[in-house]
Amino acid sequence: MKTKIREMVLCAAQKAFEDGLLPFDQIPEMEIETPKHDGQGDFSTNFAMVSARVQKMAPRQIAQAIVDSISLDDAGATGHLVEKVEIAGPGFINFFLSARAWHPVVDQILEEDDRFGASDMGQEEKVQVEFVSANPTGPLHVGHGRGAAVGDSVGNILAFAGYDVQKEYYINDSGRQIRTLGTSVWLRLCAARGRAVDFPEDCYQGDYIKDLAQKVLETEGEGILEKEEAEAIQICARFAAGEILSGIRADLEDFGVVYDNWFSEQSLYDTGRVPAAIDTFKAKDLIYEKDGALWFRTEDFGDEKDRVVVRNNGLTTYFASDIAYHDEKYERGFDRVIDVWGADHHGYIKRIDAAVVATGRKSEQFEVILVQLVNLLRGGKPVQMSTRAGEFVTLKDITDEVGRDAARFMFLSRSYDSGLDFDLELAKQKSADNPVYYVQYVHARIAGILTKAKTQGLIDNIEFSRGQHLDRLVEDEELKLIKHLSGFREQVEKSAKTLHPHVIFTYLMSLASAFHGYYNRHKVITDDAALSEARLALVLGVKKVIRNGLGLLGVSAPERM
RNA sequence: GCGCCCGUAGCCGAGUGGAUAAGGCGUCAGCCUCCGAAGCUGAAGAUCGCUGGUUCGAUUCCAGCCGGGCGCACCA
Repeated sequence: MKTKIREMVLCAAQKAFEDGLLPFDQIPEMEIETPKHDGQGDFSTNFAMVSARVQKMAPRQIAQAIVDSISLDDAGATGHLVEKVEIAGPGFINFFLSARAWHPVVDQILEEDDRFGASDMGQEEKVQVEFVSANPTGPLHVGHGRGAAVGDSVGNILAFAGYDVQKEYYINDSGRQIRTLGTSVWLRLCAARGRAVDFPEDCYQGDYIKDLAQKVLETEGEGILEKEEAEAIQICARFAAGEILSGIRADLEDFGVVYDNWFSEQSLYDTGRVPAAIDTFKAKDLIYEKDGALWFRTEDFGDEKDRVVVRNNGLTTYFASDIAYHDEKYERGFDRVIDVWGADHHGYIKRIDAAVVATGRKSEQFEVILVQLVNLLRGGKPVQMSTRAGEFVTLKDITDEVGRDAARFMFLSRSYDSGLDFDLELAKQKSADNPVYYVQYVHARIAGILTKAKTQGLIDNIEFSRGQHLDRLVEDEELKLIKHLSGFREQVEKSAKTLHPHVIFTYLMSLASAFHGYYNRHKVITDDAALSEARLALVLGVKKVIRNGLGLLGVSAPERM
């Protein structure tokens, strides 16, 4: 429809020029948009305003020239699709469409079903979205929850928008933190067997470490106490990381997140990719030695300072494996790599960007979604969280306490560019009137209507004669609803383009509002069979779009609540 | 000090150059003999942090300032 309007404007501009109403035939960048307010038509264009300078005329005069030259589309049996064109405000040209122009949207939804709203803007471009990637040294907490909700939804949205998406979790199963984990478990294990141990502060303090120690004893037997400490610690480390990781996996699944791939940091060492990456950079003279350590010239790529990849003790840094890791991603064939990080990691962006560029990729191929931090509260008071101290509310606690749908909603209802206060008391206590239910309620309500229609034998009519009576949809609320529905794909595209899932949420809220308003004013099932049929088709369309939209956010669409 | 993010009604917030600045919570007044009231209708409530600049037009872009959050390791 938009392209149709655009053509009309372009034709009119050409004609106006030929008729001498406009001095120049230049066509500037114009937009066809949906006006914000009622009474401003279904579409509008800023053509006149953006032409003001080239035409050297007042916007409203230009608009008049266009309107005078416009020829409406061919009138069908029931009249023009575009009913009226008028000039408003500083020079907007507003187009008013007839009801007939909107009716086919309902058919389209029923036809396309779970693909309605899908787009091909991605052109099957290969995109990887990596998110959460928490160290397997402890359970996931709220912050990870927000990252999980964002990453998962962004992946869903990009896929729906036509990208070839892979969701990946990077497992930091190598390095110092894992060793610390092993030591922590080992010491707890020793303590459990009566050995006097000094438990250092930099070890993980949580009770789950004690549980893990017990499990190691059960699995490995008492024999582990006889082993060399270094070996025992390694056994503990491997065991504990494996246990924690499967816990993380389970918690994410409960949260509705399923990955396409779990990628191990250790595998980069096993395959020699980390030293290989360092050697490659050395060959390009991107690495130099100073103070016994190896430094990567990230400053040459815009970073504040150069960064260490191999410490003076010979151990590689986390950054070194990240260089190899990101290189590996592109080698796997991804055109775009998107990392979802907590805002506290923002200082790391330039470093990875430098690595990406240094391996010959374009900076635009690497994007970071920085998710601002979550401030966990309980009854208005901050909850102190520290992995080390072992005091935290886990993602699992949150899923159990407020529910997956409500939690995901909380995380996705607003832009991740802002910090988020997550109050457990509030989320729980208000779960009954949490806005996510406002949207889900639409789905359940319509399910109820359809059930009723079914018992009256009306449902088969929709299936067999869809679209037959759509011309009966003439109420303002009905047309408003259809217009909302027709805008779904555009919102999906906007969300995919900006990588902001909350766009979908905002859309769903306003669609839900339009439906509830309609529902309260009009009966869907009436004595008039044809009218009922048309309205059932409409609400069925609403139901499908709600389901599709909620699905992108990883929120369920219940038949009953 | 430097860097990133944020500053929109009592509170939470949408808005990536346009016409009357969404929506939710809270407050006030109404709506269920009728497809689900987890709903609807109406009312009150905003100098869009401040000051300049760019533009026909700025909440939106730029600069400076103020306020808040987070970073600035041979940790991850």
